[in-house]
Amino acid sequence: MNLIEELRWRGLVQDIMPGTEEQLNKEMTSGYIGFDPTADSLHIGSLVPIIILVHMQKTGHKPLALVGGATGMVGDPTGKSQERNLLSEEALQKNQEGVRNQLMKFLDFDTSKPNAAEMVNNYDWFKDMNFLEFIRDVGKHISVNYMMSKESVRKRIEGETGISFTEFTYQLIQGYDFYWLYKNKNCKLQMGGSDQWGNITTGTELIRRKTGGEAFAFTCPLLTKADGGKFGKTEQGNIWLDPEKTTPFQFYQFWLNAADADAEKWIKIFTFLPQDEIKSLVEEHHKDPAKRVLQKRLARELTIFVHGLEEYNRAIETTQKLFSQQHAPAESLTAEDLERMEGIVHIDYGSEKIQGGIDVISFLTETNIFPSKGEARKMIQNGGVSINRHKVTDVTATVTGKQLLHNKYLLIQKGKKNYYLVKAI
RNA sequence: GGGCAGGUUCCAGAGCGGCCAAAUGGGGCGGACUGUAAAUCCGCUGUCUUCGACUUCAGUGGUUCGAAUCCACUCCUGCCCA
Repeated sequence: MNLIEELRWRGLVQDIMPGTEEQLNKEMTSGYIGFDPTADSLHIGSLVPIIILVHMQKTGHKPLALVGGATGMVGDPTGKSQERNLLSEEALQKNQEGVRNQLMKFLDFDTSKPNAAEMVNNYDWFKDMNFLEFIRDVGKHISVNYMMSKESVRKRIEGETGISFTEFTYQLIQGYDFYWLYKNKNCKLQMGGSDQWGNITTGTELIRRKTGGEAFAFTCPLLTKADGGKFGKTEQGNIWLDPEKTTPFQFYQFWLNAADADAEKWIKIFTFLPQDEIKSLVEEHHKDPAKRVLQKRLARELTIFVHGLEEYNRAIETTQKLFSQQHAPAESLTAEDLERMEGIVHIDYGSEKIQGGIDVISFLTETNIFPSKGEARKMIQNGGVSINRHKVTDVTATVTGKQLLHNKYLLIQKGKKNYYLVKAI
């Protein structure tokens, strides 16, 4: 199967420029996707572009991952109703490093291969460009009329907030990236989310006008969730690829909690499983959705892809302890179990206070499990707090040393899924 | 520079000078039901020592017994004109 067929089947192609497929069939083609250094880690939203690059490489093409050091300084107006705050240079620097290191993990950079992946940073070719040079060499080729007709710009002009010149210029910067890569890396293809279509076509347009050459592009659909929520966001915020920010357990849980309708789509998008295997998994899932065959497999593939087998196994282990044996008494967990479980927030707390007895409300706020006493109180009244798997029913209850598991721990639950391990020290 | 419209609690968006911690919707959180789902239903959503008290409605002053609501100035945003 060629790249486009493969991606089409997986639901990863939204718009495609005519001739793209022919180009890919004709020869080994270099293609790039840009990653914004808006944070020091990528989150699962970036997983789709990463996966597309991996597919590219698998089908014999050469993937380029572009870190947007320069574009990050400007801010893409696409999909933003408000002007963005500019990041400081130090923050950007740090973010670029973080993003770069993560991307390194997913692609094969072995230079002995003809289609070795490459990492580029547009800051490299923008840092020495001066303003006059830019408006003469780039700005001259693109009319303001053209730029204003882009959806991202038009919306802002028609909207309430307006758009700064800086963000207005964004598409030229991104367009120039494509041109630069076309010239210097023989890169003829740009990919991205469908919201990037406007920025991408500015690039192909620039290439056509400046060189007369032809460049190609396709985009993938933006992910949505069946319930209309934003993809990749949960109660805890973004799901990051950095295990420091989102533990492998939480990462695993995110996929495991996918809605049925989503799981079916996502298993195609996010895994590299072959077509027939996915088909049979889907069938199996339909027979007994409660088993969550798809979710489990999806979570498995991705946790391994991002964090490795070992972390996956630990996530599974914790999942079982926490959920499958939901009703097993907390006392049945060994000290080692408690210490090692990944998804739990660990908190140290003064042992004397517990030994002496402390009221639950103070205890819950002092350990920062709740931000305020009012909230802790309300949550208890709503039946949302458990200690050692026993629901706390009395707001005036006292926490004492007797409750300590193994003389040392308290397992606190906030809601169903948030666990905290308080360690008496 | 001139004219106009605005700045309200996470967001959107109501708010007669007292009954405003502030309508409503969204989001979020919790509970019930479940499959650690979806849908649905219920509760919570400024802080506290929760009877009640305290700090909020861009900022600073002022009017008033009393101000998110009135006045003055300042800052910020959008629109129109130059």
